[in-house]
Amino acid sequence: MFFADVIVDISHEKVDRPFQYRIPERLQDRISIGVCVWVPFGQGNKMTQGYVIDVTEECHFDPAKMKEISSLSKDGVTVESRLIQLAGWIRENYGSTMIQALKTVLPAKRSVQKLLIRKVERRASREAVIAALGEAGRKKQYAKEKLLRELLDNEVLPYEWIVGKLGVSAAAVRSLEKAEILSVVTESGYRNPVGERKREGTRNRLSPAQQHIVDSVLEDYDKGIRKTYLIHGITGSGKTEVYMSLIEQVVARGKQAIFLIPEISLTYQTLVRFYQRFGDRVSLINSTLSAGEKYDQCQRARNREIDVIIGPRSALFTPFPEIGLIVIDEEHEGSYKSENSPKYHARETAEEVARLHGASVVLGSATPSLEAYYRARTGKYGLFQLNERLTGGSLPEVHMVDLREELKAGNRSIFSRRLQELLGDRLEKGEQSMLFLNRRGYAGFLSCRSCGYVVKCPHCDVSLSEHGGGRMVCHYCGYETARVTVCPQCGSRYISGFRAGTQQIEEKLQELFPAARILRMDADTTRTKGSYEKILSAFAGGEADVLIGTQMIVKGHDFPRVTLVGIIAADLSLSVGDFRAGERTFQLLTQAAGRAGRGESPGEVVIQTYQPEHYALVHASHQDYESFYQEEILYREMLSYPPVAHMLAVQIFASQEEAGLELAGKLAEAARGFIDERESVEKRLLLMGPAPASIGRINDIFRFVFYLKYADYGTLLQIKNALEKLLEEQPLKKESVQFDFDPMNTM
DNA sequence: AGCACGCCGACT
DNA sequence: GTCGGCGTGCTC
Repeated sequence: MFFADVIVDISHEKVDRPFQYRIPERLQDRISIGVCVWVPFGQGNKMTQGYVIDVTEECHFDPAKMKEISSLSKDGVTVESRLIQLAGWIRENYGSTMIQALKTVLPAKRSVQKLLIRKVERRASREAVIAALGEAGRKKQYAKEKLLRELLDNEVLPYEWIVGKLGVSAAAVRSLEKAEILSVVTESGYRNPVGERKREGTRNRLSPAQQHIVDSVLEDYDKGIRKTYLIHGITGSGKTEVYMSLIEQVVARGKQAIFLIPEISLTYQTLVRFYQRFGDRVSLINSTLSAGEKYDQCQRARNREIDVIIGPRSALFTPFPEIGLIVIDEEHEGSYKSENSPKYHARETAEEVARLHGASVVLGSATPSLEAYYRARTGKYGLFQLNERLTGGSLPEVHMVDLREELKAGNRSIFSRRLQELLGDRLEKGEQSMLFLNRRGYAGFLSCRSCGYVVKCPHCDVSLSEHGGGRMVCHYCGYETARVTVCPQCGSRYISGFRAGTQQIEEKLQELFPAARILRMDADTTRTKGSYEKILSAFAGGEADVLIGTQMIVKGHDFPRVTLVGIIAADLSLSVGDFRAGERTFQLLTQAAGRAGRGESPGEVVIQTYQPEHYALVHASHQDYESFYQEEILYREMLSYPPVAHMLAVQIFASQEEAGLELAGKLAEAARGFIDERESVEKRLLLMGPAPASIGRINDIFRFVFYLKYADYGTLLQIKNALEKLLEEQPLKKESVQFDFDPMNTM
């Protein structure tokens, strides 16, 4: 016997939850997630349309009272059913509840009431109302009396006001409507927040390399081939023009397109180009839009009033009827992975959306993620290279500075002699500099100032993190050892954590160059709204000589007057206890280096580090992605890290430390049971942990984590499902569990 | 949302 | 007693 969870298609909060129905024998093989059905609903068993959101074998409602699905709706596959199917896929692949998955996928319904304005209009004459008022008074029908009195003065009243402030129930309104004294009318009308835009015929001529990409993808498309393509193109090679041509062609074939961008990184120029090309057929979704405006966008997409949507990862869920193309720009960006459950990745989810609609996917990046490049290299994705810079301009000159040598020479300051010298030179010439502190997450690793040795986990080959009580811990497997006080490699006492903040850099720099005008950009100085743009435009306008900042200063902004970029300590992102540390450092340094010398004069870059021989730094300094990839993928292969294998993080949250530890232990043990079953077949299914998370406690909630590594994703899914089932059997009290596939950050 | 149930005052 | 208004609660 099978049961279906159905959400009834009534837009009201009170019934916006699943109801369980029996699936009759004759429909058994035709009912699946997303299917639209007719069900008897309510006391009158009124036939109502609904969507199947889940199919199970267990009933969680009194079977005696349960009704049966009566038939399939002939509406077939609607926009909603595709989105519900997608939610089902997300639930299965990333591990969350169906409700959570639906909430992230389905457009917000709440704003329906706001946009559908209901009004009550007087239909009868004034005299008839007075007569009815007298009658209601005699019959002591106070509710009617109140409403009729209001209707005397106002011919139209808002429905919400009557039911709310006036305190007259819907039943009273309905009875007056039946008596033909008033009528309830619903007005719908949404505005267009984008405003009218004119389309301009301007079109840049494509270079042969760009044209080749467009032609190849379209040729596949017209042959009915649907796949994912990766465009590896250096900054300034004209990827956006390729995206726009492809989108235009797919739209010309009657389909819609989604253009994904990382959070807060859409440059104004790009937006203008899209408006010029697509006029009011393009729309933008971002976090500053109100719920009502977001709902508007969804309606316009559904009604084919727009063809193109630009937005962050959530724009994937735009309810377009027929998607033809999904473009993901800056594909390697971390913001494409959702931070909260379900922790879906936009790249993989885009591929599923594309599968459901029969669309193609185009990824683009100057520094592709290992995942995407690996798939391109193994033939799963189509790969295109764009190596010429259309705008001209030469690559900057990169100086690698060995901080161990600085110490030997007696320089204990944050700035190497080379950096000091170049900063002074720029100040003298009146050119601008940027100092970049690539601090990310919660470093806390230990390194030797004399020889550059970094203390690593013997099992996971990631850096150990310094903890209280004189311990060092691995955040993957939980390996723990006493904190070293003397460098195990060279015996130096200068082994310690690396702690330098942007504020400290600012102070030291001011000491060094009292006349320099310095701007600082970090979490502290950008707390107030709009300060982010303010600082950037002040710097672009030449109001300062030096800009000091973290990650946020290297993304998407063009400063033509900057001719020097200094990376204070490349080790900060290189040695965090995370297998993606090398990849992230390569990406950040390549981006940061790209900031120097955008204008006429060539730029210089100084990379300060204790490990100048590290491959990520060496290849970043030559802007050589291919060589970096070759070494990085070798490391991933050796230690079975993604993308070669898959990794499942099981995260446990608990208010009591012991309870959390116990639960983590229990789940890990259950997972180990699975491994033992399979061990004879394949020895590479590995369990790491459990260990305290890298931030062991947030808001008094203790966090634990363990990891599973295996080549086959399906097996990890099975283990996840088994753990979910285990949790269902023994419901948790105060603890909670989340799953994260191929995690982006150590938690 | 929309329907039944049940309480409460009014009327034969 | 019975009838109708109208607030309340439930819908697999």
